[in-house]
Amino acid sequence: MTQAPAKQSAREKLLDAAFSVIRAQGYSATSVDDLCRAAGVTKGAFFHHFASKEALAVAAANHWNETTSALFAAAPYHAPEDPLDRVLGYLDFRRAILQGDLPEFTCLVGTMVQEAYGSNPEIRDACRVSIFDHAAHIERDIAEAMDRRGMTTTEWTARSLALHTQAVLQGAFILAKAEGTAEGGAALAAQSVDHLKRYIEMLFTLEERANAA
Amino acid sequence: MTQAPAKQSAREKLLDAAFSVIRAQGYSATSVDDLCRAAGVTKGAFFHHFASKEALAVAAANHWNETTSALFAAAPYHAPEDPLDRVLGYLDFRRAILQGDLPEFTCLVGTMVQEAYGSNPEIRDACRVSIFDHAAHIERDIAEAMDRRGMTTTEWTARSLALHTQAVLQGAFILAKAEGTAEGGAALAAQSVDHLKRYIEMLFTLEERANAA
DNA sequence: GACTCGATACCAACCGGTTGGTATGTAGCG
DNA sequence: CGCTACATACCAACCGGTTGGTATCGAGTC
Repeated sequence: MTQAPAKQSAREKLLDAAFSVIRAQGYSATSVDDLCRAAGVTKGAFFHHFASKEALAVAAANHWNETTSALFAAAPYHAPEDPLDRVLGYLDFRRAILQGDLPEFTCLVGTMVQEAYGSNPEIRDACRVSIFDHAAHIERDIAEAMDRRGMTTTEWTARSLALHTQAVLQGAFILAKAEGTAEGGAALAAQSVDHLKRYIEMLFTLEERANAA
Repeated sequence: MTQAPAKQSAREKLLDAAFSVIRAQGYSATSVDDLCRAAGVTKGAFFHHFASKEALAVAAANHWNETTSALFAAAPYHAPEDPLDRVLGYLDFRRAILQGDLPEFTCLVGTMVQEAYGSNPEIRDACRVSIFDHAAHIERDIAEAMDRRGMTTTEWTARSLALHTQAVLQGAFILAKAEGTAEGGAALAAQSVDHLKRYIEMLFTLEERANAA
C-alpha cells in the first residue's frame, strides 16, 4: 500500500499510458511503440514487464478493476442509511464524473472487450470480471433496498437491474463517442443516466405505493 | 430495384464480409486481406472499389444504415394504431432478433465508432448518422405517443428517450460480448431490453393515471 | 455483323513501412 | 558477484496500398 510518489516504475507508467491511449484509440490500433512512447519507456522495458501486448491488456484490465474499485469505494454516495439512496447516489456520482475529454470518462474494459471478445478470451475474461465485479457492488445495495421494502417480483432481479445500470452506462459512452464532441457526448450520456435514475425511482416508488395501499 | 441474384459484385461481397468480420474482430484488427479472403476477392478488387480501408469502413457504415433501415421498415411492429404500442413493439422486435452468434445480432456501427471516434472523423460521422437516424424513427413514435396523451414534461424529451433506447441496446451488446457465450449474452441483453420496456410502460402508465385523476 | 475503342471490373505480384517480439548488453544495487 | 531493471539493435511477418496487366462489355463506325 505504498502511495506512488514521484518515482513511478516503467510498469506503472505503461499501465497508466494504456488507460488513456487505449481508451482514445482502441486496443488493436494501439501499438506497443505507441504505449512505450506515451509512457516514456523503451520497448525493452515493455517486454521486461509484460510477456506480450496481450498480457499488458490483461494487466491493464485488472489494474482498471482495482483503480475504479478504489475510486467508487472512496466516493461519498455510500453514506446514506437507506440503500436505495445509495443506489441513486451512485448514479448521481456516475453522472458527475462525466467530465473532460471522452477518453477521460469512458470505460477501458468496455472499449477493450468489444475488440477482444471473439479473438482473445483472456482479455475478455479480465474485462468481464471488471464489469461484473462492479455490477455486483451495486447489486448488493439494490438487493438490500428491495429487501427492506419487502419487494418480491418475478419480473426482474437485483442482479439484472445492476447489470442494466452497466449496460446503460456502456451504451451512453458509445453514443457519446458517436456524437463527436466531448461536451455534447457527456450531455447525451447524462440524459441516459437521468432516464435510468428515473426508472429506478419509479420501480421503488410504485412498490411503496402498492405497500401503502 | 433489381433483386441481387446469384451474381454479386466484388463490392457487395466486400460490404457483406465487412459486416460479419468487423463485428467479430473489430475494425482495426481486421486487415484488408481478411476482408478479401472472407469475400473471396483479391486485393486488386478491393482497391478498385474502395480508395482505402477507411473508405470501405465509411461505405460499410452507410450500407449498414440502409440495410437496417430496410429491416426495421419491413418489421411488423408498425401496425398498431397507438404509437405507444409501436414503440413497445419495436422493443419486442429488438428482443426477438437477439439470436445466433454474437457477431450476428450486435451492431456494426456501434462497434466501429468506438475505434474510430478519436482518430477517424469520417468513419465516426457515418456511424453517428446510422445511430441517430435510427433513433429519429423511434423518436417520431414516442413524440406521437406523448402528443396523443397530452404529456408535457420538462424532465425529458422524445429525443432523449429515443437516444436512451439506443444506449441501452448498445450497452447490452457490450455486456453480451463480455459475458462470453452467445446464449448467455443474448439473455443478458434481453433482460436489459425488458428493463427498458418496463421503464417506458411506467412512464406512460403513470401519465395516464395522472390524467385520470 | 465484324471491328475498333474506351471504360469498367478484376487479378497476381510486389513495395516500403510498421508490427509484435527477441537477443544482447549494461548500469546500479545489495 | 548476481540479480533486477531497464536500453539498444535488430528481425521476420504482416500491414495498407500500388503496380502493370487482363477479361469483359456496350457504344460507335463502316
